[in-house]
Amino acid sequence: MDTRTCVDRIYAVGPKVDPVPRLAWCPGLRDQKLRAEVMRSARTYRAGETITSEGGNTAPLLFILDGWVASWKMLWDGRRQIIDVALPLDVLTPLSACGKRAWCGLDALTISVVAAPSMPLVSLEVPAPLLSQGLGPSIAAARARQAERILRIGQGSAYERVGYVLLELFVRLSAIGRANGNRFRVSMTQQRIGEYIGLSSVHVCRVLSRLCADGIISHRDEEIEVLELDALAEIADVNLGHFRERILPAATN
Amino acid sequence: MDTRTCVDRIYAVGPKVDPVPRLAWCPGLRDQKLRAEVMRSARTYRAGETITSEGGNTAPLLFILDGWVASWKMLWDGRRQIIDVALPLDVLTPLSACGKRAWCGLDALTISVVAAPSMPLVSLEVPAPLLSQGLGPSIAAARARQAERILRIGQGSAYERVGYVLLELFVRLSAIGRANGNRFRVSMTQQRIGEYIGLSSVHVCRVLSRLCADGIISHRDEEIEVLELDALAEIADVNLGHFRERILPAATN
DNA sequence: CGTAGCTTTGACCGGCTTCAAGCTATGTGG
DNA sequence: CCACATAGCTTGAAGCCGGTCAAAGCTACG
Repeated sequence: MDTRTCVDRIYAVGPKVDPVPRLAWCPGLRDQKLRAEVMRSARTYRAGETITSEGGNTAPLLFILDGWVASWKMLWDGRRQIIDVALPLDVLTPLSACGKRAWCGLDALTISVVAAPSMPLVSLEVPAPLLSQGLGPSIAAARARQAERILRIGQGSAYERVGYVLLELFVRLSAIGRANGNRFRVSMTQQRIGEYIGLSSVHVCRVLSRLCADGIISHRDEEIEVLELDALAEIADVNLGHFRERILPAATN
Repeated sequence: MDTRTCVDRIYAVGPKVDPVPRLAWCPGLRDQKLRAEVMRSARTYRAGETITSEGGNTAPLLFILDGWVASWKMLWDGRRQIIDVALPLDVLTPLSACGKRAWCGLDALTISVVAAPSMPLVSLEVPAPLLSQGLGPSIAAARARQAERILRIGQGSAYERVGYVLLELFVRLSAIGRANGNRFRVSMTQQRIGEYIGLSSVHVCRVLSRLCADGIISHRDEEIEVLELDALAEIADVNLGHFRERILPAATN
C-alpha cells in the first residue's frame, strides 16, 4: 500500500495540517532531515487494525501523523480499558520499563498514519536536560490528560465523565485544526467511549441523550456540536484556560 | 529540624535500606558526588503535611528517600483522587508541561524524607538516549502502575480494586525490603485507600472485611498479612511474574 | 477522662449495569 | 432492486453494587 497516497487522501478530507513542520514540537526533532526520516517510516493502518498488542514488540517512539489511536489494557475476561487516545501529532512511548515489550495494546480507531522510526532515533542523543524540562511537551501533556481522566473516572458521575471526555477531545481537536468551530467528530463508537471512561455503552448513550436534552450539545452520529461551552466546562469541572495549558503540548498554545 | 536525625530515626524503625547506594537506580545519579548532593537537599515532612500544592512551585525532580507520598488532584467540591503513591526510592516529576507549576498536589502520608535538588540537576545533561530507554526505570514503572490502576478503576469491581491495590503495595514494599514476609503496613487510612481507587471509605471497610472473611488476608489496624497470595493475585487479575517486571523500577528485579 | 479521628456495622436508596428488544444505516449477494 | 446480515444506537425493565447517612465502638493522645 502506498503511504503517500493514503496520507494525501486523508489530508484531503479534513482541514489541512502539514505534519512535517509541526513535528518540530517533538523532542529531538528540530532537525529537518530527521523529520523527513520520520515521515519516511510512516505506515497506514485501517480502522480497527491492531498496531501493537500488549506485551508485543514495538518501536520506542511512535509518531501519530494522522488518525486516532487508542492505547488499552485488558482484564482476563475481556473487559477493556482505553488508557489514552492519541490524536494527530501526538507521540506515543509504548515501551515498558524492561525496554523490549509494549505495556499496552495499540489500535487504530480510524484510518491512521503512524511513523515508527527505529534506526535513526536510537542514535539520537537527547541533548536537552529532558527531565528538568518536564519530559518533552507531548509526553508531559499525555501525563496531564491521564491525571485529569483518573480524577473523573475515580470521582466523577457518569454525567461528569462524559462531559469531561467530550471537552477533552474538543479542546485537543481544536488545537490541531481538526474542529470546525463548535463542531467536531468523535471518531469512537459509544462502546469505545465507555471503555475510555469506565461506563457501559448503554449508559454512555443515555448520558449523551441527557446532554442533548439539557441543551449542552447536539449530535448526529459521531458529529458533535457544542452548544454551551461554559456549561460543558462546568459539568466537566474544568477551567478552560488552565486546562488548555496543561493537556496540550506546550508548543500548541 | 535536623534531617540526619529524622532519617536515622525512621530507619531505626523498619528494615534498613541505605538509600544512598540505591539512588544509583535513578537516571543520571550514578555519580556518587551527585548522590551525596541529593542527600544534602533532603527535608523531612510530618505525616499529613503538604509538600506541594496543585499549581504551586516545585522542583523538577523529587527523590523519596523515605516515607509514603501521595500525589493527588481535586474537584471543586472537594472530591479528591490520589493519582499515585510514591514509596521510598521512587522519583517524582511533578512539573507540568508549562515547566513552572506542579500538575498535582503532594502530601506526605507518613513522616517522609524528600530530596528536592534544584541547582545540581539543572546542570545535569542527561547523557543516555533517555527516550529509547523508556524514560528511566522509575518513571516508566510509575507509568505502568498508573495504567494498571486505571484498568482496575475503570473496569474492576470494588473487590477487585481493593485486591489490586493491596497487591500493588505488597509487591512494591517487598521489593524495597519494607515488607516482613507476608506482612506489611498500609500507611493509609481507609479513606485514603478509597481516594486511591475511587471508593468510599465505608465500602473499602466492607471489602476489607470480606477479604478477611474469605481468608485472603488478615489485618489489625494498618498491618496486613497476605494469607493466600495466589488467590489475591487472581482477584486482582495479576500475573505476579509479569506484574513485578512491569511496575518495579528495572534495577529492583 | 474526654475528645478527636478512624473503623465498623446497619439501613436505605439511587446510579449504573445487564438483559432484551426494536430501530437505523450500511453493505452483500441473489 | 430487494432480502438479508451486521454493527451500532436507542429505549425499557429489573436488579444490584456501592454511596450516603447515621450511630456506636475503638485508640491514641492531651
